[in-house]
Amino acid sequence: MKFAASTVQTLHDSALGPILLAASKKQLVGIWFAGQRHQPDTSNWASDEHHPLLRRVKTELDEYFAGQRHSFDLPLDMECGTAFQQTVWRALLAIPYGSSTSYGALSTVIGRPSAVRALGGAVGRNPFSIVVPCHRVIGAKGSLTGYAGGLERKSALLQLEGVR
Amino acid sequence: MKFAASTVQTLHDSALGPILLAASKKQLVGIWFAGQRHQPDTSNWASDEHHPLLRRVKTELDEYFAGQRHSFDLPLDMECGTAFQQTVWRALLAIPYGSSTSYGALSTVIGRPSAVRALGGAVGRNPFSIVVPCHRVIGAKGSLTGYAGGLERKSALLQLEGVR
DNA sequence: ATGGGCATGTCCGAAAACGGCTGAAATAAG
DNA sequence: CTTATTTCAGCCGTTTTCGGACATGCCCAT
Repeated sequence: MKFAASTVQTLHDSALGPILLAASKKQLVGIWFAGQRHQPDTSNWASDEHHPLLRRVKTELDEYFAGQRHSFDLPLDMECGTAFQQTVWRALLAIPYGSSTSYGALSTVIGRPSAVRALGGAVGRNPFSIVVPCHRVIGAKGSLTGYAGGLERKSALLQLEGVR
Repeated sequence: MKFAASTVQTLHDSALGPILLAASKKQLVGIWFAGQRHQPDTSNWASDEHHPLLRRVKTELDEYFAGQRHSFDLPLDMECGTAFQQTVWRALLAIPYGSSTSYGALSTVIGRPSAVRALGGAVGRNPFSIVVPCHRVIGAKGSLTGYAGGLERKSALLQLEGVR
């Protein structure tokens, strides 16, 4: 997972712990829970808590956690992903707030019904936690299966959204 | 060999055939003979024959081929290379016009006498043909050994510079 | 003279391993 | 005889690993 050189970052305190936000000039580059899997290499990133876009993300996340926001409208830079991954991530954006779907169903949606497992991998590498709702994808039999940020957080997010 | 996204290119006709010139905002990114080995992936490069720096390079190359220029003073972006490669390329810049050296001698200069063969690989991947004079490196016994742009060109360049 | 062995960083292709899965089949309970 | 659990083989994009191949030159043994 490669990112452009000039990327700025900042930390945000959420109800589910610290969250790392990163952006380039005009686009959001990623949102990661502290300590989650598949973290980016931040060694060359400068910090900038005043970046307009990042401040906006903070606000929207706060609203989301307060249950007052059901959708985001942020410029997402998905360049770090492969073509397949981008297809998957975009498909995730279509899953409505408060609902859930399965890996199998999603793989059918993107027209690769047999690439279920590969899709699982792509979902797991979604760089935009919460905003690209990978937490709304669960196992065919209703199990949580997995979450890069930990199953507790996945469970909490679904509960926040009122998913049974 | 990776290059920044926003790179512009242009072609230049030289005495040894077409040459591809590429630059970013303020720095030269590379100079390659058409059809040489280790060519860059230009699929995402825009063409801009009016780029100030590229025009300057054209002029200096013409002067060089006319035998009227013995040194270049261009801003070179070597970021595409590894640390080792950059060390080698910088060492190449110290070889005077009209002279030659051997791979073994050069490897001693950079303090890695035993990495002769690795150095050969690095020399071969020099992205700045002519300007970074990799053509001045020949075998210990005087043989031409190799050149990404073809031995004819290497021979021609040395002859132009008056190397016996 | 000639030939073989070795040191060294990087790239490239091939092959294998690895998953945020599933559905069917084999067992285990009740 | 149902209804849970467990097991297992395929699924396939990505990542990791591994083996060669190189723009050489020195040292030794033939």
